[in-house]
Amino acid sequence: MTAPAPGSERRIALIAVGPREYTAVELDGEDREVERTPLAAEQFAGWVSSVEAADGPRWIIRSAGEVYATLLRDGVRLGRSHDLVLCHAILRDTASVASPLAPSAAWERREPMTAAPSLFDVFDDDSGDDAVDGALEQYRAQRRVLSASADGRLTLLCAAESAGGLIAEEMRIAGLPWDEGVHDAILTATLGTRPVAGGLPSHMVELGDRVRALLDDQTLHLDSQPKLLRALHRVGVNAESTSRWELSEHDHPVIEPLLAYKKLSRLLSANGWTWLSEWVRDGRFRPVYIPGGVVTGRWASAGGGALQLPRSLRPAVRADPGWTLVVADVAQLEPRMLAAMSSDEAMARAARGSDLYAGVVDSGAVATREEAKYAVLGAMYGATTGDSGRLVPRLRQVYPRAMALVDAAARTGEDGGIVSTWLGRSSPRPSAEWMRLQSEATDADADPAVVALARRRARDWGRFTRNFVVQGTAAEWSLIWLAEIRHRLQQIPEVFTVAEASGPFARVPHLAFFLHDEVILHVPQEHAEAAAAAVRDAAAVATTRLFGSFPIDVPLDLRIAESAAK
DNA sequence: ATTGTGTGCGCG
DNA sequence: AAAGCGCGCACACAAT
Repeated sequence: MTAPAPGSERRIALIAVGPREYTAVELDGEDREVERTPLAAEQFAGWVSSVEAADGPRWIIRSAGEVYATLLRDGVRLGRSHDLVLCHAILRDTASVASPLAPSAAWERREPMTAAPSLFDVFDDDSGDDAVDGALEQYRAQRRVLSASADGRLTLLCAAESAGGLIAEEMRIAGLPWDEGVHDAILTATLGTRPVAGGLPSHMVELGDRVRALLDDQTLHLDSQPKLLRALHRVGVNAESTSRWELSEHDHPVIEPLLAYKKLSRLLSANGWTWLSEWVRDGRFRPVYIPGGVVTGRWASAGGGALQLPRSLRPAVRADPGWTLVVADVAQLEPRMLAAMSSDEAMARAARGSDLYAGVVDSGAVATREEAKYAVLGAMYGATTGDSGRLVPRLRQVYPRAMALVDAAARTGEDGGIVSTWLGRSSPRPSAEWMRLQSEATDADADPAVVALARRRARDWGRFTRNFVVQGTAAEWSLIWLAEIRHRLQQIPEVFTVAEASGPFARVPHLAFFLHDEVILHVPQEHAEAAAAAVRDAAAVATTRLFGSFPIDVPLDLRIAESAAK
């Protein structure tokens, strides 16, 4: 990000050619090879570090997971990169340019490594000069696609995505500061006394006994959905499922303790003591982030359920002594993106200030904030029935441009077409199965059931493409926000207090957590205000990068606190 | 014994 | 049992 003018920045490919053995290739302005430097394991980190300090080049890498984790363990941080795997995923088959990148299996993302890599896992295809030549060839192909797209949006997207690749590795190394004592106290207060060997915590035992007594079955296994359902039917609760939503509709004394039991059961199995011992080490939760892991460009995660941490555990996120957290999130990011993408000035006016839903009420479209929320979500998700679906047409009156954008995206999807985000990430093609069903349904003598099914599937896909453009653009805003935060944090000097942690982030403010539209920074107390300013400035820059001078507010809810609890 | 599928629920 | 998008994970149970 904040790249020098194209051509003026130094670019060096850093390619693995063996176990911890690399080749660096310097390129000139026309992507021609200038110099090839073999780097053995013992000189690798030192060489990269000195070049980084001297020039801050853009490092062309296969993927951050491949080279950056190693460097970080040696204390070396990179400024800028071009991540070939992440950019390949964006540029292959993209509908945003006339001649997209040819897909290549060699540049697909590899499964996240769950076990330690063996020699053969990492270097199974190419090694030595073949690997280097292959990488250079892929890079040049990607550059050709980028230079053919005149407006620079894809270039911005690739730069941001690559920065995301670096950030994901950094956050994993740094970790989220996690107070095991606080977590344990929450578990004990909620679930009851921790069982000594096997068994359930005390509150769950009590609730379970109550439920079994009320269902008149002392041996009922509450975790078995079919058995529980049969037991409920026996006492006259004729539910079709055991979901919370449906159970709460029924009136029976068993419902209250059963729902309470389910709530506790969820906490125990998802984030109980087992999770704590498995995922928190030395006061840090270290999830595996997968940038671009969702089709829309959102990040995914693997292991630890990083993106599903229950709000109730947020008090366990606590800064080290002498440090603090900067916690920031955006309210209603997606509808704000929609207003800007569609240049809908009426919707942008409603988005002025911190509560877009209040603005929608003020516009007269709906009567209450609750209705505004359902209407806006329904518009972006494609609701057609229920409270939400009923309210959507009112938005169409007040915000015709915004609605036209999502409606068009839905229509394109229903027709089997491809839609793109603001910066040009394309939606996937519908499956061959989907296409076959659609063409089958157009036959003159098509079975009415097939026609109905095809219609339903078409609408399903239309809702996906409708949401894709908005969710994907929101992901782009967040990615630029992240990259700009990181860039600004790098300007803040390190501290020389004794740190709790070790590693490359022990003395510097750093990103510690990211969740779609929310960040948590872990910073030395003396730099809290500077870090908060970095977060705010970065948000403003992200908005301008995407939408220029179009007047759209993207306000942050930001606080500096010892704990991430609300 | 492992692998796949359905259910339910946490997050945005 | 959600209506209305995108995920990951645990558990039970069926299939292999």
